[in-house]
Amino acid sequence: MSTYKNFLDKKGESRWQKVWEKTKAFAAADKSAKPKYYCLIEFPYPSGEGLHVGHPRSNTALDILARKRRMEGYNVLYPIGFDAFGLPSENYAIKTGIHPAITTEKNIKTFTTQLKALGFSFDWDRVITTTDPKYYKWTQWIFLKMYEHGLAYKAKIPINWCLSCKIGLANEEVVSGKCERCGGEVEKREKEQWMLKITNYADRLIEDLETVDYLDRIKQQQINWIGRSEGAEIDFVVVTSNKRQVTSLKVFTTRPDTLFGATFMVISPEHELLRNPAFANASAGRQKSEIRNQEEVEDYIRQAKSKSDLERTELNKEKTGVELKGLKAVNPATQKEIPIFVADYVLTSYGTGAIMAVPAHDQRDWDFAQKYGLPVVEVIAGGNIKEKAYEEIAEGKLVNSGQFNDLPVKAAIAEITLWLVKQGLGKKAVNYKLRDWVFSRQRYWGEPIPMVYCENCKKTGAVKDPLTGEASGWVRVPEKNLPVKLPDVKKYEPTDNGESPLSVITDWVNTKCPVCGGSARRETDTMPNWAGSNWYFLRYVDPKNDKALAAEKKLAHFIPVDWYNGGMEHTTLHLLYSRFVYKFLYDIGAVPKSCGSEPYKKRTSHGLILGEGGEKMSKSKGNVVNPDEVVKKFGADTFRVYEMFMGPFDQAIPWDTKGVVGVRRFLDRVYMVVSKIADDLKKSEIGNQRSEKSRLIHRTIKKVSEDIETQNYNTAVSALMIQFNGIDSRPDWRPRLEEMKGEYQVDLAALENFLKLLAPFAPHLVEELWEKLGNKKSIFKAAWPKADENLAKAEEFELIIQINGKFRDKVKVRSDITEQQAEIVARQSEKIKKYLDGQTVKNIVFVPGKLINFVI
RNA sequence: GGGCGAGUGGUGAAAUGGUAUACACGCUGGACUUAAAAUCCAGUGGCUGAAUAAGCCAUGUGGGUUCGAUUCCCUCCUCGCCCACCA
Repeated sequence: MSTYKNFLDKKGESRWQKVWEKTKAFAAADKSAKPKYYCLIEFPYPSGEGLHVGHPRSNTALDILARKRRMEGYNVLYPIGFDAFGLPSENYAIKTGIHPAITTEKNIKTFTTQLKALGFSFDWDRVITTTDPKYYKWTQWIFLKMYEHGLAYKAKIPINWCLSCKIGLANEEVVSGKCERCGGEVEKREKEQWMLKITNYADRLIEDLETVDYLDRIKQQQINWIGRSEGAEIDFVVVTSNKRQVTSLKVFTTRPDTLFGATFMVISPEHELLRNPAFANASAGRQKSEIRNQEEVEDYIRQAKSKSDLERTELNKEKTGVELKGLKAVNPATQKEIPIFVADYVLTSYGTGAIMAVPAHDQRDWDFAQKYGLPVVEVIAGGNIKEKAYEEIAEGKLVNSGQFNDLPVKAAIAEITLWLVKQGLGKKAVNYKLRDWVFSRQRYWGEPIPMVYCENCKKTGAVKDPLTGEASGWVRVPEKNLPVKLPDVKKYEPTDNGESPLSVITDWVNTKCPVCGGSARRETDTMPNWAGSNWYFLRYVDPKNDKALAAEKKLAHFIPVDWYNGGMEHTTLHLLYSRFVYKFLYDIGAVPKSCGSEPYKKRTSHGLILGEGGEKMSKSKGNVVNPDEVVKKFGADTFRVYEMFMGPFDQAIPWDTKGVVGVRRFLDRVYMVVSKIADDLKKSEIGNQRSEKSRLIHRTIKKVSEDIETQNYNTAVSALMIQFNGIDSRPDWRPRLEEMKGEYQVDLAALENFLKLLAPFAPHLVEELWEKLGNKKSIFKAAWPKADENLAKAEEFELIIQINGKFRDKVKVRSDITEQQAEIVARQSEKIKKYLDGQTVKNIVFVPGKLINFVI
């Protein structure tokens, strides 16, 4: 007899993979009378380590969905590609001198082989790679469009600079404030960088979450990340010691009600006031600064700069700062002069980089005031400000606040804001934690930013910045000249001054200005690795188009994505960025309006697969499970089913090689029993019974169908096991294996339905058995079974009899039993008689189909 | 400090107001075998008990709502993830 092991040994799985590939079994049609369904998983980064066991968890889940949808009659698009720009290939190139394109190509081959060996039903004709110039042509095109619409601009932004490697580091390369490669010190250096104005879309990115079906925690995380808060922007006049007004400071506050309690101000070390040559900066040509302790201040700024992010947060208990002597701010409410400090507990990246400090009602300001002996003025009654700041907002009334005394906090916020607006001292304002997106990298292995700098055009004013309308030297590379291809370089390290390695390729950098024809220089920064993944799901619908990022008709057919599954770690970056970019493309009409303003209808997340000990898998811990070995040892189907069975899909879960065995045993049994039935059918040795007597199968159909939709894959597999093994090892639709020696009967309808339900989980095995049963067409051309609700409901059930809510007995009764009948039946039970003897029944609770409860 | 989530057998876990521990691993015993592996069969939360009699106790802790709570509400404890001097 042929066993499952024989099937695997004879390369049965790869035989089916070849059949699917040859017949293009899973190709999506560009046009179809069928309704479309777009399943999407995050395309992998083709790392040198090969596929991780985490990838198949997401891939299998949506593969199951894709296969089910096809059987339900949808035109399914389930594509795959590679997000191939990235640091590991580049670092490998720095180490070995091997071009990242070569490494990438090799890795993609490995990934492709591995993915195919798992039998995912991807449409392999639509594979895309972000490093392909035909692809990144359109990534560059999107950048040009953003620039054209005033969404891209250059700004001075600090980058992480490793002092010993002399290169700029990506945030992910800075580990606990040190350089990841050499362990050396990292400091901040300012550099001009391309920025994208994602903040323009902040409100829409929050509001439109109401129109999509994302897991709640995903929505919540995005909302928190965007961090919208409402408050007021207030101007504080800054004066010198001889009362001359030199400038003013803008602050953002969510608590304008505490304005009368503002007893000092704090600005961040990066604040522009400190660079203002008009009065603050002694080194910029002026002999005398208005700040009398200029040197002390500059020392402090230098120190703050050299502090790593870690130090800045680690030391957050002890606040430091320096007063700007010679300058004072005027509290617009009290007209009192208050001191100004520079301190690094104020962040330059939030609000205006300056705060009005209200020590009585903000703990951080309170701490600072204690340390520097600053006055603490209570303006909201109810706390004990000698002990700590009183931050409560719900109760408490204003004091020491002039005309606003006795107002409750909430009313005071509105009243004081109104007063500020009337006086011309401030306005209502909204602030976001979300920052504009730094889109430049001084790296080789990324999409070149398609811009050219022309000094001449800036002088003549021939080119204007679309955002500011001012004359600019930045000229867009014309669309017809795209893509701007990455040139070959000899060295892949960033240069000593932090520029990209592209900057030393002079014959590439020096070019002609597309506007005036004069000499100009190319932008040498490249895009971050998010750039290609922003819009890749659009390219899948039309991967070979060279006229547009995708044809309108095809976009209209497939977009939006119906179900997108990916890692929780991408919730705030990739997911938010790609929603932003999609909205932009939608706004400019690159995506038809009929697609809607959100790219993903539904977003779910899978949990991490951990090592056997429950720790994150990593090479250094030596607990990495290699998927190839699992496939080799147990087969792809076992691997797939195990990953679905191991636990709740959205939870992190440790790998357990022992657990794989259980799944393998189950599939072994399925193979053995069904192929025996198939053989005996051919020999006509069994009674073919299509009575559909089995009620269990209808319950299983219902359960498995629902569980796939709700991602309870673990209980779906368990339902399949129960269906096959039967309750008490006596399935009602087939004999046990030892009873199959002679003549026996099988409910073939139940068997076929069982195979259809198992097919998305274990496609190779089921195709084989389906063929053995005499079917000529793939099981994935068959229709997904429907549960008969009446049959799914049992004719009889076990009525639970409770006394005071405690289980005491059960008895088999008809499903349509009434309360009166149930009571009679229950009272006949010997056990129940014992409990009810001599007791008064106060109440009877009857739940149809479930139980009867006597309250005594 | 903020946000989100979790705590159930030896283990992964199931049950979302109604028999707590489905399914699977592991373990124990049995069948088959010269033997082992594999496979098959049976058992398997704890306690009392000879018992497959009967009963009690058990879903992190303490309380509440309910005829009935793993499930809903409150207190506390522990763990995980994300964010974090966000004005």
